[in-house]
Amino acid sequence: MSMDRRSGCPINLSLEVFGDRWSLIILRDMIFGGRRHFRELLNASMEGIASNILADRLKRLMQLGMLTKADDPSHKQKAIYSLTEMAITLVPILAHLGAWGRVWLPVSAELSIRAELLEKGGPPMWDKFMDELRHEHLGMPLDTSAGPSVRATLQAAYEAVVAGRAPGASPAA
Amino acid sequence: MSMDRRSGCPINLSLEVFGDRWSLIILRDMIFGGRRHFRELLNASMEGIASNILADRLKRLMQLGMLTKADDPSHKQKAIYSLTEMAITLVPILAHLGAWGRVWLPVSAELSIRAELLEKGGPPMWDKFMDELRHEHLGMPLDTSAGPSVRATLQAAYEAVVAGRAPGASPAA
DNA sequence: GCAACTGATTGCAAAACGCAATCAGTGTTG
DNA sequence: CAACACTGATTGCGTTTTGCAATCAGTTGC
Repeated sequence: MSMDRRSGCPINLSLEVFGDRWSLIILRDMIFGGRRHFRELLNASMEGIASNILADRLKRLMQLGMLTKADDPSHKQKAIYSLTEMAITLVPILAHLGAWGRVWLPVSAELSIRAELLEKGGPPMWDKFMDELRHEHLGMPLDTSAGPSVRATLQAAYEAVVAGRAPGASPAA
Repeated sequence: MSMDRRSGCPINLSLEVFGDRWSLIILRDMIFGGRRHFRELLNASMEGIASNILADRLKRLMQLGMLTKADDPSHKQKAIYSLTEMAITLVPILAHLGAWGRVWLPVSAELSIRAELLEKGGPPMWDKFMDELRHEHLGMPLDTSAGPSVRATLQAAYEAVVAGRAPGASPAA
């Protein structure tokens, strides 16, 4: 977890940033799940992260420049975590990772529908998603606001699979 | 390091395969460095992996189906490790990872030239590289053998940067 | 005041890691 | 045949990281 700087190899340095069991899970929940608060990340974590690990990783990701923290006006002790551009540009990597996992690993249907759609959408969909994230987390203007958001599309597909059958089809047997 | 199967999420499952500090480094050295033997991986490891960790990871990657082991005819105790198709298809992910690291992390010029070329080459170059790896590791025929191998191209560029200046330029100050 | 909730922190056991030493079997040399 | 280096590991041991439960002080609503 320390900043070894074992070598200047890009792959090695990338691994030193999120080459652990939790950092990328947290970023995944923020990116695809839209989670911004400590409790959201803690309780909604499908894999069950411990609070001390979450606190440590959030601190570390902030030091690395992947996240920023801001006060929530509604609650003086509440903090809102935001993705930086550095983290937002991980979207293509996450898309590839999801696509690879979907092919080679025993993924569940409900949880892989998002990866499937993201893979089919390709770079145009990733770009649209990154623009939406820049809007949410960095306050950038959302110029090409065509149709529903990528996250909403992915979420709807996920819920369709959970509820019944294939996305788009009627939820009947 | 265990096979938790924390969740069926593709990203989580991918992380459980190579979400540690060494697995992807080993695969990187095999893919880009062409290393096939235990000692090659041990001694040429830029980051200095320990022998017990290397032995453990090789065993684990074999169990996961990323590597296979075969006897080396030249030495009864020597083993040759081969990438499986599952590992070869990591090339696009490694390319993206290298590209991301090159933008956001303090990479060294020598070690990032490969990532730069691989990024510029894009999917066509990745496909060619994967075909070459399938030839080396799986014995598949190499149909489109046009020009020097991708690994040789990357290696030449690396050595050009180490020797002097930019790749393609004369190695003079 | 009191309970629920906020983002953490602490203590402790278990697991993983890093390093050096070591292993048995193999090939090479003299 | 003896000495030696090399093969892919394994073992012991101390350090670090992780997982889990309990706990913390400050904030909010009642």
